Amino acid sequence: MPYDPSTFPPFAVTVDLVVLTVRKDALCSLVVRRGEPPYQGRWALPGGFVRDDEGLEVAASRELAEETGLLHSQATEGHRGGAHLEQLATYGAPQRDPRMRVVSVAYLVLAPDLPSPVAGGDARSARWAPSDALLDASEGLGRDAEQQAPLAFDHGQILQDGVERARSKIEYSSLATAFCPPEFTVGELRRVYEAVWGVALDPRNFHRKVTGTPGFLMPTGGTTTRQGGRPAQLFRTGEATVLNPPMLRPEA
Amino acid sequence: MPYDPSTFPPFAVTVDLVVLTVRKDALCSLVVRRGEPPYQGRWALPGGFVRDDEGLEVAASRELAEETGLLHSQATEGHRGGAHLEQLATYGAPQRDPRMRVVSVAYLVLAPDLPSPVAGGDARSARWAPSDALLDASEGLGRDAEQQAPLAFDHGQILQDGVERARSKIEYSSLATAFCPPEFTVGELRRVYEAVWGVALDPRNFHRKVTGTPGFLMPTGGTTTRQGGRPAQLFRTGEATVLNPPMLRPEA
DNA sequence: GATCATAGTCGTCTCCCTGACGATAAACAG
DNA sequence: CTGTTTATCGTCAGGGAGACGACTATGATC
Repeated sequence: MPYDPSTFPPFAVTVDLVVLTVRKDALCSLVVRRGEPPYQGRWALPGGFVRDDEGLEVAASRELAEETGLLHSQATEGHRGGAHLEQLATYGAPQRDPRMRVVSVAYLVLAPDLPSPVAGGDARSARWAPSDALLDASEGLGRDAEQQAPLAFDHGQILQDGVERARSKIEYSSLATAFCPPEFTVGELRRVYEAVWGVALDPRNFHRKVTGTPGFLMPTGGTTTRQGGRPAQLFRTGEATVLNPPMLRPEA
Repeated sequence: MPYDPSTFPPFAVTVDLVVLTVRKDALCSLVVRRGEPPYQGRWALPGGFVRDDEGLEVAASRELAEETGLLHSQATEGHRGGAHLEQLATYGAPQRDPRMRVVSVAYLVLAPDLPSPVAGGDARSARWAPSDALLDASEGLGRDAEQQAPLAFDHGQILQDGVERARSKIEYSSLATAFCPPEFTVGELRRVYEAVWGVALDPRNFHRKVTGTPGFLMPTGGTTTRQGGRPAQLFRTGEATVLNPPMLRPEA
């Protein structure tokens, strides 16, 4: 069967972004309000069409820059100097967009808490929203007053997959540092784990684990008291990308 | 920006399959010989176009049935009664197909060793080939005489990603049983791990681990001597899908 | 039929990691 | 100065994994 335009159906291909950050001890996702039908006025994940001369990851990176203003990823699978960006999964159910056949390649972005919350760019009305609130809305539809409307399209599912990916990936990789500023303390890193997993971790065991894993953290020599209490050592992300043995997530 | 056909470029969307099995203590992949240019005569992964009313996983399942004749997956994320099928990743570099812009959603299939090697269907010239030979060919280009030509398109990369996914996933899931017949022995399961990882495992520690993990293996009561030696107990896959703690892959 | 090779199964011992938790250190607020 | 907060060091018991020894039950070979 030759590749003749008449023998295959044309698809629109988009990228959608699950952009996660930790703000005020909560895992938050970037969402934008839709200005047009369908799902007009509802929250959705940022995203857009892939251009015809553009790779998928390049498109994701471009959309990220457009939506967040400043962020951008770097090289392959990297997160230094920007946010971490990786492909999440692809969604292509025939009726996921009522207008036409769209296949969407979702990307997962892990970003440090941005000083300027979603400033700049063509971001119409973008905001950070706690991930669990968005997911609750997409599951149990409207239980109490504070309930939000679920995300547009199948974005609730995409967000859920992205959050789950992030939760599992920080277990066995050093990716949690992507949520931290360039220099951070052990306590700040622990609060990232606690926010993403939604559990409390023992500060002493956590400290032993992360400082005892070779290549995970590199001391910078400096200290800070920005969290109050006794001054804490500052660290940078080390060379290690995988954590072996992994950080164990309490079952609960 | 409305979804107007004139505002977005049309893409062809295909599914490609990384079909893995264990044959004669080696991890093998299903490859088909290309009958047309480009890459005419070269080996490639099986795959084809997604139809315009068809979901991605449905398309993958259909292609699998067409290529292998008998296999088919079942329900969501299931592998009982057939092969395990899961989405792997999506590849969409602008020039990956010289004829046109194609985005390919790759699926990973784990199948037991089929009695009829790739019989039936429209499978022109399909065969099982050891995965490491295919990957060697795609990396170090033509070193010695036995060298094969690398896979067509970016299928070498896709295969590599699929193999790596399989290798890591049997660590923390019961997926290795997807390579086994419905009833199997602990030794057969161990040989699966050894083939996929390319390492030797201690039979005694392996036995303790798999029989000690609740829900991993269900004894059927029967025994077999098909491997020679002392009769071994037969097991079926249990309810557990995740292995916690995981099966540790020797570092080496 | 005795012997051997092959696989399977049960135990033991030690090391390391983890979870639980006590204790100390260094900042700030009153 | 005292209490509060956060960081950091130490100790101890339990569980899992690697390294192996020992025994069992088949088929193959002489």
